Amino acid sequence: MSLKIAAQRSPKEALYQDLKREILTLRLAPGSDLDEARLAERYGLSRTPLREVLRSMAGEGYLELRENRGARVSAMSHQTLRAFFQAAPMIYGATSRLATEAPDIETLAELKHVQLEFRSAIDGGATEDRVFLNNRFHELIGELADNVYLTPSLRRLLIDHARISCTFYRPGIGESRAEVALAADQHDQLIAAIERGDGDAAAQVARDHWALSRGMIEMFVTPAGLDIPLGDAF
Amino acid sequence: MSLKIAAQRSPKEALYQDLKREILTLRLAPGSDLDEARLAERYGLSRTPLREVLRSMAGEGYLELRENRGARVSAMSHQTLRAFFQAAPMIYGATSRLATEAPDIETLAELKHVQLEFRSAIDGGATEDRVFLNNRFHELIGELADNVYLTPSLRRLLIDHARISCTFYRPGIGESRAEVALAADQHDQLIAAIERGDGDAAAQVARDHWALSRGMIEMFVTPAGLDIPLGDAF
DNA sequence: CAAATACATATTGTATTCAAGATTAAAATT
DNA sequence: AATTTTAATCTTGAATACAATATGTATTTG
Repeated sequence: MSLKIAAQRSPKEALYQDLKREILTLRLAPGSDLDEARLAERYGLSRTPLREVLRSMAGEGYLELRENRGARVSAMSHQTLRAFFQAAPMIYGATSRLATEAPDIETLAELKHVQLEFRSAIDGGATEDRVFLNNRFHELIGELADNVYLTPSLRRLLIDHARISCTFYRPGIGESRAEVALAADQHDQLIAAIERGDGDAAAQVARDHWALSRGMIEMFVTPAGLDIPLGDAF
Repeated sequence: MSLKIAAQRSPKEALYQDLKREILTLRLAPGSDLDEARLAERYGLSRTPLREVLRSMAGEGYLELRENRGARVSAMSHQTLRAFFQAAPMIYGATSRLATEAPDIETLAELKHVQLEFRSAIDGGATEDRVFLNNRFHELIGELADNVYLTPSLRRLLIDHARISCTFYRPGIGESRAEVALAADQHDQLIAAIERGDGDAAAQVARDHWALSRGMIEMFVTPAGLDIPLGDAF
């Protein structure tokens, strides 16, 4: 049973989905330029509708538009990272709590489905899929919260959270299976809290979930010093 | 000395500014339709760039775009009002606090300037100007907060806050001069808190400011019952 | 040789034109 | 008479063509 009708997506939809995925997974690097003509040809549509998609995505925070100088993927800096750390716990906590109030049944079903896919991506799947499914999971929490004033901020946070994750979820760099497994458990706890309408529990899980993620980010940003004595230059 | 160079704004800028103002002041009613052809002619530009402006404004929350059915002004319902009451105190508090951290000098100067204009609009000016300047004041607080993850939500809140205000700031319906004067004082307190980098004070003023605004909204939504005895039908 | 300017090229912004979808009104059938 | 169907009109969506702006290169000048 498929939860989503596989409607043959329009060229515009395809472009949007592809760009979104490539940005979230860092295949398109922050700050990199986009060529309208090239993209238009690649997706078989003219520049007019293409530019409309770019404008939409700029509004959502994926892209930045500069007058007479084309679109580029939203940049990330130490400045934005600081802002990210300030805003994330608040927005994540608030939306998680709100998601418990009167969750839409269908969205909740999709949330569970995505969580299943996420679990199967943990063992076996590619890093990109993991990050993307995790992103989708939290987007759905935002949909459940159903608050037009908070979702725009949540979506922006999720964009950069995915991109930050991609930098340290790379195989090799302290993959930390235990932590990923814990994150998946927290997803289940969140689903459970939503199902029994327990706002406090949802907020608590959100806090824990953030603490875990924050810890992983900090570990990557400020890794433990190497305990190796200096050798000669050559 | 003018704080802003009066650059002859492009047709697109003019369209954006005008639409924004008309939406915020309810001259364009929530839910009303926009005719591309009419607007294009009115602002002397073709439908292509016009549609790009509409897409941008949709991304910011001013408009809603429906496939094959044009743009309409964002609707407001009891649903959105509830969400508004949930999100506003949090976002206002957070952005006010952040605004004290490292405020940009020029933006702060503009904030003061807008506050002066706001005060002069209180006595004398039209209701629309008051609402619009108040909106601008809080947009600038958002700029001072300088947090890309919170501003999108703040902007969305401010859109509907302006529109809600317009419904009860109407002359006649309990204008409440005392409350407007208090609001202006709170603006000054907020500026003072920002200037001395007092985050706690800023957050406190934001809370008070919200409580005042909330009170006015509630008074309008649930007015005091009329204390008049029933008479005959005719 | 360095810097600046002018020119050529490439890319973005806008207008016009054409196509597709939606809405309304009229006509026909039950 | 009411409802459904069909056609005509209007509105939106997309493509092409054209204009304007920016970028890179080469040439000229100090």
